[in-house]
Amino acid sequence: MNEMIAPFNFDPQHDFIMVAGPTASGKSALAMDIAKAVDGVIINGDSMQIYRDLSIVTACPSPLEKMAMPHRLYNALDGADVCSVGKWLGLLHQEVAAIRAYGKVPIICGGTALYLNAAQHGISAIPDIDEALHKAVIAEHREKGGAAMLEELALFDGALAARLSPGDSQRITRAIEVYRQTSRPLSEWQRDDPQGQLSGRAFNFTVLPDRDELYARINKRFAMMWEAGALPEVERLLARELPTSAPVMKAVGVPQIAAYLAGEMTDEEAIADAAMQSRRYAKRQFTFFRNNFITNYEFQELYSTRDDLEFFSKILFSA
RNA sequence: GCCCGGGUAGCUCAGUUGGUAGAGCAGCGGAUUGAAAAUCCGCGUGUCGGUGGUUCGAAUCCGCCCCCGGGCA
Repeated sequence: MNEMIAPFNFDPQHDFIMVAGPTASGKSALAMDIAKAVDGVIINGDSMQIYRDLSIVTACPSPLEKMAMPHRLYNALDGADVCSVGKWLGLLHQEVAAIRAYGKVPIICGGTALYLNAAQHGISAIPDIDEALHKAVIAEHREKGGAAMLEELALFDGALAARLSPGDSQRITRAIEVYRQTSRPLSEWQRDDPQGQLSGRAFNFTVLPDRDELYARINKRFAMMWEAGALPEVERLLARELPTSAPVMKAVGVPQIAAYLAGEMTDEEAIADAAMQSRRYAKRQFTFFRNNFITNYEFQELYSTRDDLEFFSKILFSA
């Protein structure tokens, strides 16, 4: 039961396609099929697949797939880097410009809803926060605690403070550092018109399969990753001794394999825990894509490759 | 066949002297504006194995039956 939301007349010169869905739903295969059908180039819209250090654990497209079809922004940043929506959006614009210059269609594929929504709707034009300030605020939070920091936030941004919980360390520190650097409350910044959205219209595919089937696939997948060399991959990453604050260190599978290597978990426990974290991640993705993402065409089952170029033309050029 | 032990939430288990049940894990719902695979907020989801009885009232006491362990034959 796939639903078509509204007729659309896709303009390959100006519009773009996004493919969204929870981890393991088959969206990479879907993106490849679409790319074939519309002469597209796939761009990564996933906050973890962007790092060079991980491919197996993050389920990046295989070298073979990359060879068959152009893929951009996969394994593009060093693990020591801290990606962010803003940074990704900047990279995205470069890629899209290049792809369009070649007369091809950009297809953004990923599970990071925040990124995809920024591509479509833009984001507040807040200046980059100074690294030292950022670290100082985090240290301050650690020392004073969430409740005290939230009280401080309330002094200059009551609207935002009212919405946040004392436990929400990330949003509280973000709000405080933005105010300290710009002298303007974050909630005010967020009331500005968002900037940086891609030009043209987005046609969004989502893959939201049956939960049990998705979970079954997730449960199998990490064991397969283990077989495929997840262990040495993560070992190499750990050997770099990056700060624990590096986002890449939080990819599902990294903490589990680290615990296994440290002798704190058996391989079975590590695999089970990684699968569980993946399921929880998938659940959050369901919530996001269901409630806060515009969908033009939804697949309600695990996607598997279909050899039918016509199919996508019908969907994209239905008007 | 007999003797023990056990059947309570998806799983592991609590449950006082009878007052229709609660923890952990799992799971579910939600939020999400630059770390988002992050960070939070909320929610017990139950024929207490079945049946008959005692009782104002049974997960709890009694009878019978069923199932799962273990032991004896």
